[in-house]
Amino acid sequence: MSETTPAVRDGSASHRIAEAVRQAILSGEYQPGERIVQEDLSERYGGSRIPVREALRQLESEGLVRLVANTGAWVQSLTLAQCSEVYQTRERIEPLLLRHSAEYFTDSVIAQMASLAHEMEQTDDLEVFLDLDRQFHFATYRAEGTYVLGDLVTQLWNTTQPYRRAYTGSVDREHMRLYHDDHHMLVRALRDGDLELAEQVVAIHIRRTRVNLERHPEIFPEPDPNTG
Amino acid sequence: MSETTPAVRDGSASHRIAEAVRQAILSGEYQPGERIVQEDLSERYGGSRIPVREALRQLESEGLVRLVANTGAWVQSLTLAQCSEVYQTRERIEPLLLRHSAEYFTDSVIAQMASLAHEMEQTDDLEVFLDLDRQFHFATYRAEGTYVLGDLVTQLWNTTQPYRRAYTGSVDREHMRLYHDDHHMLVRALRDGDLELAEQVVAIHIRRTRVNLERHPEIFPEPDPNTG
DNA sequence: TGCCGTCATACTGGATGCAATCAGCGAGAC
DNA sequence: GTCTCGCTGATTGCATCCAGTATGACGGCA
Repeated sequence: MSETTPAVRDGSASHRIAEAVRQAILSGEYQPGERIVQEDLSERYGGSRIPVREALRQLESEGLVRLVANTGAWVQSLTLAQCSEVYQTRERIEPLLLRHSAEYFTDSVIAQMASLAHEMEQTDDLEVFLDLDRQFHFATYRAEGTYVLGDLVTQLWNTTQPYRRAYTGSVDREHMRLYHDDHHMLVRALRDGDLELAEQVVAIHIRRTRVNLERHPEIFPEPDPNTG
Repeated sequence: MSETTPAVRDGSASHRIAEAVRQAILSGEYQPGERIVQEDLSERYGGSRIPVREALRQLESEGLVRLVANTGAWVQSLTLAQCSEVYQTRERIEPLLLRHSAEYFTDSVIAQMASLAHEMEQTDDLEVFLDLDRQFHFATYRAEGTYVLGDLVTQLWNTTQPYRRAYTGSVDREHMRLYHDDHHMLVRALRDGDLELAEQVVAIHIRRTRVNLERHPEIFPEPDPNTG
């Protein structure tokens, strides 16, 4: 193959494009509601429109993109109600994933969690915070060891990422204190081997965030019934 | 292309093909582990291989099909552990979906549930039983009214459908009695407006089925670590 | 006889080109 | 002045064709 074009047959151009667009959405480069044109993507990431279309279908199934037949694709945007539903789902699912990760909690893994929890207390950078927060929580999950739970939780995190970004910027100090305390309490519970408590902490943590999120309806677009 | 079918551009051949293959898998026409060749599907359902490929990607994301790059597609087959994980996930999710469906439980809807619960007690036909069982449970869910929960629960049901079929055939009378009793208890709880109890009944119902399922490892293939 | 390298075949992945469809805009009628 | 209808450009959906890869069979060699 050509060495200039990075379109090397690595087995799947559509996977590569899907990953690139996914990251672009998660990083905030593509905003919710933004139109996505197939040809733009094929130019930008190389390849024809065929792998682009397959990538878009993949992202649609992950809830990151909205496809309308014969019309186009948009970055998925959520209403407050939809975002709240995702958080309620997380509240039920993530404790289960945590439980499934039990045998994975070695001392070194727990030390790493503690380190991340501490590190994210120090930063003032929003993007760094979001990244560390995600790292922390997924450090408490052994997503690879599961069949559906890992991917499911990842998807639920991904679809709500833009709103987490918008919301985290306007969190007051008091609630941020509670947020960090939850993390420390979770680490301690895992260190003590108290899975029951750990599950509860995760659930409460997610619920707390949801309730606070619901106090910020201004970051969500008007609830357009067509944009389901 | 076929000349009899005018290949009506209904907006999406891939959707049509995906739906057809999905039903073929759910009905048991395609068995878990069975190879799927793209050209066969394009011949069978009309159209070229492009929409077939998009349909397969769709089904892969739904967990019904397993794709391997440059190699092919297979009907997804689960190990006992994976199937059990799906049931554990359902156990946490479906009570939530039930709760979200609360305002939908009118008298007529509940009467319909009761009718289905009664009807499925009468049949001896496996396929009819499976169909009624699904109808009953989804009658207790207002899946369309949700953003993720409805699709998620549908997917979890779909991926485990072949094993539900294989397992239900070998259920003893005593357990079947408990299974029906769960249904009636659920209807009663909903009629009484006792959502708390209804959630518990659903969770116990799913757990009971999972535990019984785990007593039938013979319906699952050998746990091949490659077939993740 | 058993194992390894080579080759043929079948299938998947991707590129290009064309037809169908939708959104936007302007002209005409009321 | 406003609403409706038809047209045009832009974009998607699909079919055909080509390149690349995995699988299985065959033959040579230890």
